[in-house]
Amino acid sequence: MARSGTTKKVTRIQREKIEQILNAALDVFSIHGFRGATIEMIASQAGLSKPNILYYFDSKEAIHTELLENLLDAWLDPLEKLSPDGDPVEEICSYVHRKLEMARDFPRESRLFANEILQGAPRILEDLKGQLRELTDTEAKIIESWAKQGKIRPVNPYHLIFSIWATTQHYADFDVQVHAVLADRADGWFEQASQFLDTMYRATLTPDKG
Amino acid sequence: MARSGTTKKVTRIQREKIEQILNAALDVFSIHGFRGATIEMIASQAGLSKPNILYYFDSKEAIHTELLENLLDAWLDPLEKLSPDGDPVEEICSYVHRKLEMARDFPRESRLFANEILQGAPRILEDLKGQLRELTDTEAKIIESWAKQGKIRPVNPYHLIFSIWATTQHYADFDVQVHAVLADRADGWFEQASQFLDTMYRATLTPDKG
DNA sequence: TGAATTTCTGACCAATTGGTCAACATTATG
DNA sequence: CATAATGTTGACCAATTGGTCAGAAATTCA
Repeated sequence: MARSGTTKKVTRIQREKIEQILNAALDVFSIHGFRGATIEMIASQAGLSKPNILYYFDSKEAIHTELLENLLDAWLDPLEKLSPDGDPVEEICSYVHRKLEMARDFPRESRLFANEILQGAPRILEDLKGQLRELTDTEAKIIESWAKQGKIRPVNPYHLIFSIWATTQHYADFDVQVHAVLADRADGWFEQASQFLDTMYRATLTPDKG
Repeated sequence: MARSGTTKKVTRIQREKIEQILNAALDVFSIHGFRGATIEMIASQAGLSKPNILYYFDSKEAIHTELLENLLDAWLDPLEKLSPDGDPVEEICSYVHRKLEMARDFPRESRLFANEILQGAPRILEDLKGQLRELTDTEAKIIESWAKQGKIRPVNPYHLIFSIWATTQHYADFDVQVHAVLADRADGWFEQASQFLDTMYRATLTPDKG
């Protein structure tokens, strides 16, 4: 059959196998990147044969594309939830918390994204310059307005957002390093990180008295 | 000849070509990762033929190894310069600044490192668990002692360090994303980031009054 | 200058890899 | 239960890739 665009009945087997393949592909692509991954790796991870993979997807690229498309929406979702009406410091801290949870619960997705960006984002640069840029502009304006009202310390909103992305995704993308450094302390990393980031962003955002 | 360990006279041509090759290899590996890079890419980037590359290095792996070995020392250097006797907040802020300069001046090295970690650090895990872990422990103790003396706000020193690595390296590793989001504002990114991070870490570290 | 040494390359090899296909196996369905 | 539709695979192909090698070209040095 080969997964092309046309609307066709999707059988139970198709649903299951496609799910299996995407899951295995996420494992493989998130570690090895696009060029470093092979269809054979994905097949073996999924417990299927190589031709069987290519029965469900037209090509290696098609699998990768599918994963990236699913990814971007989920990835941007937490940012959209910044509410202009809430308490600014709480809004931002809970955004940090949501992002940290994502690093914990979806590390493969984080690494897939990191791999793509590291390679110059060849397949999603347009989305970054479109969707992501617009969304970030919107949220930056909210943050800026909070600053103007004196509700938070005046900081560059874009770099505040970058720092949140960086500090939270770090726990997924650099997981190996975090564990190597923390060694036996690594068990509680999530709570420690959560607490530290909370402290840091509260201190950063709470305006000086006077 | 083939670069093996034995001590041998190094000619002018050898010095130059090896330099050329490593430089080209840094370009290629930092973007495509180890498996994604090919000797042909490196050769073409260096303006040499493929067999010529293999005349100077035993294998693709040998080039990669050489780069990683050179990298780790340079990478850890700024951390070693935290002086227990200086003013704590200034010491940490100037560490942040040095790391941000490295992200600006050596983005390829940052990406090479990021690629390696993302892939599970197969070639440097031992160094991370040894050198890096020890060094981090040492610096963490210094930071902890500052906190105990009330010179900085008490925060988890490891996660403070992680946050510094994350926020600074982000500008090298996620460069494409930063530029996509900042668009025409991207020109001044270094000064903006420097200022933001300075504000953030001063706010985080300066102890509360009372 | 000319022999010794170093540098360089075209041609080649074997392994890997993305992808195809004919035929076989299984599952759905009239 | 027979037949059509769907699912699966071994065998295969062409392109890519890491690496070799004999010998040609350039460089060094006595």
